[in-house]
Amino acid sequence: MFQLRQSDSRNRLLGALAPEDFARLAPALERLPLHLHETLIHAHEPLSHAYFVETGLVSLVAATEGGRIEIGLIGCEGLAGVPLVLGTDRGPFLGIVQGGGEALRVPAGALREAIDASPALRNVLSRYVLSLMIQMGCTVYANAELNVEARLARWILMTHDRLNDGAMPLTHEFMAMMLGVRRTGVTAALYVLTGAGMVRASEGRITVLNRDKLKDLAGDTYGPAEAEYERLLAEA
Amino acid sequence: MFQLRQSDSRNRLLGALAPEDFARLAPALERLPLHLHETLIHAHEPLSHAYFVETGLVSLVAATEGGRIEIGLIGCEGLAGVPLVLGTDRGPFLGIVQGGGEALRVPAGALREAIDASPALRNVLSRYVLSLMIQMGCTVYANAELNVEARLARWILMTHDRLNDGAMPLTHEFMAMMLGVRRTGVTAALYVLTGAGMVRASEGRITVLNRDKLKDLAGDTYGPAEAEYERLLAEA
DNA sequence: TGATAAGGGTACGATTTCGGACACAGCGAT
DNA sequence: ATCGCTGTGTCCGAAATCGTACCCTTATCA
Repeated sequence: MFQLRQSDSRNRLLGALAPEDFARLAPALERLPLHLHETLIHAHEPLSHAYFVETGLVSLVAATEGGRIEIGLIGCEGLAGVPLVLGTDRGPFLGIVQGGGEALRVPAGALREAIDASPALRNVLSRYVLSLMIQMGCTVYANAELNVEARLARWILMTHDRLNDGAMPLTHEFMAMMLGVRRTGVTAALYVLTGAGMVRASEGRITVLNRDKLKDLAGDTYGPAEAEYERLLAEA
Repeated sequence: MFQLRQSDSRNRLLGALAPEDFARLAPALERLPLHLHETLIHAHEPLSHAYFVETGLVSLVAATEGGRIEIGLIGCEGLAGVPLVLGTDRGPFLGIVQGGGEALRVPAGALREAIDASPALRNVLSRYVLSLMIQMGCTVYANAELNVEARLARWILMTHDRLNDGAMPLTHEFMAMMLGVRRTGVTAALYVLTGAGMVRASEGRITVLNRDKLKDLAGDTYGPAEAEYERLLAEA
């Protein structure tokens, strides 16, 4: 069994850590695959691990009898298991794998010890939490004020950031659930985005063609969370 | 100049602190009035203080050219200035006083030192941040799935928790802005809530008559954040 | 006392989104 | 070849919400 090196990780948070902080976590990190539609984080159950996402996508989801809505999106820039950073071991939301990939997981106890031991590590993770809060705040705004097209544009941008992949495997059905709209609403909105040259859509795949136009459509709901995240990395 | 005692504060977070943690903050705490419509926290500007709310209401607001939407509500249970808890001095949202009252403010530097010095204090404030995140997550859900009536019911419940006052001074215009709907939409929704015996509304005042019915209407969007908060206090 | 502003009630057509149904194409399995 | 599933496109009436305008009441204050 060998020690994971910092350069072996594609997670941007782990990459931003001071070498000594990475070394603190490294012995406890374990690489594991993220399977599509796997529920990584269960509501109201103790979290055994936090997950530094390497590749793929994890959705933070609020679930009720009435339906499921995505409230947060986590990719290689982030960490699933925020309650562990904030001093408790459970939360009311789900973490569901929406795009297959890999993660490095760390046991709850080891993460807690490392956070308590290192102010710098605490700072990086806390500020990631802040960027996630900002993302959620922008989603609140988007859900209240934006039409389906603009919300979809924002969501595609956010997903694109996290997959930086040409053709993203996204079905209308899936996007409809994430945004809390009808599937046919997504079909219609996507038709508009396609016609405007923003994306290309075919057989369960979305290809981003023009990020600037998508940003124009999403307005101020895309940007603040990303800016805060970059500021975090720049200062870390 | 005398030292503030823990029993002098009506803020529930301050009340939940261990005496030594309160003592750590007390010398830096300064009582000040919250004036209606005052902007306590400005977007993208360094926060000089964090505010433990004693009485009154502070709204966390996302503002764009397109409008303003409330993304979080803070009262005597909480703290305005969350970025300071998370290791930075600014954020993209506004904090606006929506109900006059008082707060105990603490300078950013003093708060940071106290947090770094005390894991227990850190824990209380971090978990408050989590409850605020949960509140925001529920708001995302509510804005995506609930109609105006249910959203209004939820918002009245949350406000009532924080003012525990019979007659809350809330205009239709104001509630409309907070929820991101038309004023007449609030008028109509309020008419329904009144007809169902949930509230009484008159001349800029809302009186809660039946919390259970309001909870039924709000569904699962009211409760999770409050439960997490109570769990925090119980364990602190 | 009268003017003015703020809060609230009502109405109307326009627009968005909903909820559901149906059709069709591609694809894998039997 | 055929069945059945998934993903997609299209259509319809119904409902919610929007945007706007107008009017009334009440409170405040000169």
